[in-house]
Amino acid sequence: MEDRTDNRAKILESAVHLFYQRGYDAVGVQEIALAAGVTKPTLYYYFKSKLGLLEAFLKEWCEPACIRLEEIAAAYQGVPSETLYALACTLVDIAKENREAYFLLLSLNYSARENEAFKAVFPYMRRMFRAMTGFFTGAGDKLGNMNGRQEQFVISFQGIINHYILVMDEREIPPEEFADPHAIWELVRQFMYGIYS
Amino acid sequence: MEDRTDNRAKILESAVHLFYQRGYDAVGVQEIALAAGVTKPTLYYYFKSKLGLLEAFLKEWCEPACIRLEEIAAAYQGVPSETLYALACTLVDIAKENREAYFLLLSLNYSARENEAFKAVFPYMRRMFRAMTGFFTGAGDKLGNMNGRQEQFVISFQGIINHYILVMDEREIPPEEFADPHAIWELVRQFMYGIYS
DNA sequence: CAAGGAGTATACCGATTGGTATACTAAAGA
DNA sequence: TCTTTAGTATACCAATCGGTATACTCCTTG
Repeated sequence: MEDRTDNRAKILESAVHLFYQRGYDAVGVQEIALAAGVTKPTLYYYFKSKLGLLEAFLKEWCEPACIRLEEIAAAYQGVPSETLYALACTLVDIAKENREAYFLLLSLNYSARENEAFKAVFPYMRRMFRAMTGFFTGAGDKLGNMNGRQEQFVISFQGIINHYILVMDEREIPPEEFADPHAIWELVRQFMYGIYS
Repeated sequence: MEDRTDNRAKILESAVHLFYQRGYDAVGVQEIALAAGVTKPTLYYYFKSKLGLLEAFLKEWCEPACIRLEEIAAAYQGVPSETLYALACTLVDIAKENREAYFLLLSLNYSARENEAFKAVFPYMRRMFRAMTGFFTGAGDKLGNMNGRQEQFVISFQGIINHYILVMDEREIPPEEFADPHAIWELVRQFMYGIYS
């Protein structure tokens, strides 16, 4: 019995791995089942479709990640740079804990808008965006007059962090290296104070 | 005769449009041919494979874009903020001129590493990266001691600009609006001097 | 006019796609 | 022991995939 429920996890794991490696559309369910050591109907028993497989991943992995970020943003207590640093560290931590899952998420976020995979991921990315927008709005008193520039800040901040993580991935830098606290602080510092220092 | 050579352009145009909308792997050659008003063998006559279609796009559209950026980076004459602004404006201009093509490029750049589409795009993205890295190295005297932080700057700068363009696309902001010189200057200013101002 | 090549369409290829009908096995509850 | 139920596999489906062999229609050149 225990190796049966284990099958579900193995399928999801194989799916994330293959989606990460070659892309959602480029991978067939057949291949996922094969990699998980099961047959296709078993896959369709747990996840009713290929998209259901992706949605299960989002609900079980991405959702908790969203919550972590929302909690940090909500816990803001008056030191913007610390919260920003905490947010950046958490993002990198999430990437470190399950590297493939995080890169899959980013890839999907940057993929074609009418793609069904993108549509499934978009709500989760918007949640993260809104959590941070809320933080910037709340931190307005400490960051000077932002008059509507909160969104621009979030765009930049997210852009910097995500692009950093993606470039680290491209170069196959191991997580323990790219998750270096000092490097992350440098990114945050640069974001806040500019490239002069 | 003229409508025959026109077919090639129509096929490429349709391909870019569909790849942009739904992703490289999600689109079949059949569909591209149909959208272009031709049949499959005609497509295979001009572009010998589906990947060849993508490679043609890269060579004919992405290559000139790379050259424009390289020229701007090479023309640097001592005012970093102006060159950075010029680079940002050029990127946004390129996106404005052929919006779908640029977003397709970004999507592919952020897609799975082992995907054949990503492998085709990667060299071009690296060219852009290197052009900018070169600029930051050359501008070292004006930007203070960067001791090896050039790459981090480029990562941030590219991240900000690309993420900005992608977010504008997600929100379906028309090019004439997101290409606003003042908004772009704000991004560059923020990059250089931080979010305090 | 004849020859040849560029460009296009009809019709096909084997392989794979996402997805399912059906029957089986194993375990648990009555 | 009998029944039920969750989980799994065999074997299949129509549709589509990327790609091509072949023949045709033009237009150009000799």
